[in-house]
Amino acid sequence: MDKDPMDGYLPRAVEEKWQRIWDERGTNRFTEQELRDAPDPYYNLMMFPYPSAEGLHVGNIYAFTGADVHGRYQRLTGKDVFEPIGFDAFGIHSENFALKQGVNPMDLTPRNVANFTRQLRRIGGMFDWSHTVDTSDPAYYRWTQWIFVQLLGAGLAERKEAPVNWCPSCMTVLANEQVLGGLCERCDSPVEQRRIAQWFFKTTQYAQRLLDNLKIIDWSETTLRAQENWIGRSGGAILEFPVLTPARRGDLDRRDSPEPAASSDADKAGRDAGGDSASTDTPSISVFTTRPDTVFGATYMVLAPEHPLVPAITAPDRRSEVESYQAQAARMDLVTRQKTDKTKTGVFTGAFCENPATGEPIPVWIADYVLVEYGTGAIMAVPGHDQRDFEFARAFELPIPRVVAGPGTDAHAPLEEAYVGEGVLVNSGRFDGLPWREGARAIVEWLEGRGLAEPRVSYRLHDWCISRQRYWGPPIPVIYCGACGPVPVPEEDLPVVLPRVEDFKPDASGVSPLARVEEWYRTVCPQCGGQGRRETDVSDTFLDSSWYFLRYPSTDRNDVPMDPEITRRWLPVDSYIGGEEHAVLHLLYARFITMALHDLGHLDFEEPFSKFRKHGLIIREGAKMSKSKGNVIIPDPIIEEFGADAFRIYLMFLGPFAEGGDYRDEGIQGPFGFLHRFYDTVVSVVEAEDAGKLAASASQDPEVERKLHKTIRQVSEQLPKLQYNTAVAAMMEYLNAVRSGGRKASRGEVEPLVVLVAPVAPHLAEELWERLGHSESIFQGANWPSFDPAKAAEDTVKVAIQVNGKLRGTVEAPAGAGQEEIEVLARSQENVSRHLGAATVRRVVFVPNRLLNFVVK
RNA sequence: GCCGGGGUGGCGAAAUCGGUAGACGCAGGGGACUUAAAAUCCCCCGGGCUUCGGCCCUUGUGGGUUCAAAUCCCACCCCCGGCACCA
Repeated sequence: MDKDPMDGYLPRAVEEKWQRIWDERGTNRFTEQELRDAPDPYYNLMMFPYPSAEGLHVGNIYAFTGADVHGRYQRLTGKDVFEPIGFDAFGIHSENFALKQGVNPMDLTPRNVANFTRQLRRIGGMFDWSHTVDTSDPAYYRWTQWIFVQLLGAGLAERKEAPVNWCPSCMTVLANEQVLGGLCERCDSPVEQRRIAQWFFKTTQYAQRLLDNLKIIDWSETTLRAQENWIGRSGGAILEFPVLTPARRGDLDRRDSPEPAASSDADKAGRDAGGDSASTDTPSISVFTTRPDTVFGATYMVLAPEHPLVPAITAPDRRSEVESYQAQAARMDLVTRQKTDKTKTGVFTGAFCENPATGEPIPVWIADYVLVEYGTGAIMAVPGHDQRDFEFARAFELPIPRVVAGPGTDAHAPLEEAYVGEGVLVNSGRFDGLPWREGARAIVEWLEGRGLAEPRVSYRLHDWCISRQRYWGPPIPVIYCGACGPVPVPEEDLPVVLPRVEDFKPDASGVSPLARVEEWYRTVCPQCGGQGRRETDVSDTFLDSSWYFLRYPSTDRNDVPMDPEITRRWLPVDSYIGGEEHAVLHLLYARFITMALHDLGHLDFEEPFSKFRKHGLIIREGAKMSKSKGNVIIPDPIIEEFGADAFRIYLMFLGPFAEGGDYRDEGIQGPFGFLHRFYDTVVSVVEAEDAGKLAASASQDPEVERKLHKTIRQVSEQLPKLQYNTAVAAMMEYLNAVRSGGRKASRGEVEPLVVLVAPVAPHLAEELWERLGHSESIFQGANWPSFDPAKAAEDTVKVAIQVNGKLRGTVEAPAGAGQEEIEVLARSQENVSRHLGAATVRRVVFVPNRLLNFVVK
């Protein structure tokens, strides 16, 4: 330590200094009044982290840095940038970790939040620490519960018994979005189906709007596609197939009896069928199909094993077989059930339906390849034109007629596999000869006239199951009363505070740990004052995060969830940057909640994020970072050694931000060296000025000046498009030009670069800005430099000379030189004239300022 | 199977309104400065051939269009992401 510390760039000292100054001056803070008055608001949002015990990982830092660079750039152009951060602290993740460590999450969470806060400050994010949220704070989840109450009041929340996804390891139900390929998205256990009464939000009511609005929001294309796939709209029709077998009257009667479990089944079947067919005297089976044109080819029907009509229509001699098949299906976990390559299984129920088109009786089967939760849970099987039905028909020797003939085939062409292509209808009575699409329309119209069909759009989107049989979440604010039923907790009684419970371990019973805390759940009915019992399930973590961005600007208000005036000024969010892994989870739920709150009059916009950009994934050694692979990067030692600024630049430089990139430990040397050289360059400018060696206007260098203007242009274009890697490259290139051959830089050459670098290396930029004599923060004004297109323009250009498309030389010429001039210069080059030789030039292609191509012989 | 995105030096990547492929950086090699190291600076760095002037090959594979293709078209292979017995 015999060196003068001011001799060189010491990232740690610089960074600590500026983080302290930002804090003291409140550089990144808004007061409530400033939020109300900001003239040019820009809401820069990033996905808030869940505060794990391991601390911030590189993926978080990558995402936050990319978003922060964007925010800082916007700020340097003069916008009032609000950049909040918070903690998604509730949820099974934290709870599981707490269980493993034998710590109460109420103790663990504050520790993790404190550690995250320290790390987030250290990476130099422009966060407004006076507007954070913590979803596990009663002051926050009071309003999460308020949202539930609003939705319940609006009929958008309902409690129903339905087949739900049960994770046997997490011991809770999961939303559909949390099941990936039949596995729990959190722990990878195979998910089972259970029937439990749960609270649902009616996302399906918004399916079409959620889909339509995708056209008007500026989001990453891949994210839009993911949502579109997830909503999964398909157009078709509901067709009715009357049941022929005078099936057991007794069974039908039993179905009609008011047994609560069964009534919710009938409810679903009735709703999906568009009529209450299950309880009429002549029941019919409703099916959804996207191919009503093939109805003449429907030779059998299949119900899902769980379909509510199964017991009613099953013939007595088939009952034991049917029931054992149902039991077998019920036992199967989702992974096994969803395998598509296994051979088709199923059993005949003994019942028959009438094909409404042909009038023929067709058998009714049950099979697990039909899913209860989609469409009506029943299908008409058209083996000739659906591959699954074809396989099933082959396995059980059912007839496979052709009803669509493609080009080059006719009505009698045998089918070796299902024909799913286009064609004209055949073997379809009076519809023969119609092209399939017209046929579909005509057939639906015809059946509709007889009350047997109805056009219908179906979505694969489900209602959102928000109940969780766990501890670490906001209690669902409902009280059950023997007399009044489920009653929402009155708004003035919110929050329903989660009690501290030492034994918070979940169990397989399907009820929450809170159900063991009698003194907590025993209460009085807010309506009649009688005895009541609290709902003991908590809500899904994704509900916490579905509205946090609405809360940030209003955290100064504890009497309302959102201050209307502030919300109007700041929302919708101007820029949201986050990971693709939330494309259909968080982002869909946030859209739904925003839309619902809009409809209830709480918001005047219905899409929360005007612009969303996904960022890529950081990989290392060709693989996703994970503890099991042992290739995770611990950020703290890197920041220790190289500084946050170098780390930030490196992360932004290693690949296109939207795509991610491969992290290499040595890679940071490049940006680190760049910052060192930049620091030295600026410091020596200041020293030279102080020593009076350099006049203010010294070292006019047209080459460097041109490069400067080109660099400003490029960086200004690329930063807003998140093309950080190439913007950083341009800055490096410019610094190389400034320093090339050991030349001395001048203030005018480096001062603009200090601003260009500021979004990626904010601490160093502040330091250099101060050394250049500025007393205010560089982020305090619209300091972004402008460029002069005239000064950025080259006055000489290199023109490529080709002969027959092959490069044979280059010539240097004034910009805009004409073809003749270039041609003369080109011919004078030995290598060019040699290749031209004696051949006749048949054509000359000239692209001004770029290329001249002689086409010979 | 359907819908997206991608495949370029030893490595991360640039360049896609068709116009000098490989900017910028890492790693590597050589040199300057230094007692030494670090930092800094200069040079080389896709492959092959070379008479040192250059020449040939090269953007997953095979065709095509064009004066000219990483870029456009057709066919195929591989990788990543989304959806998927969704009727």
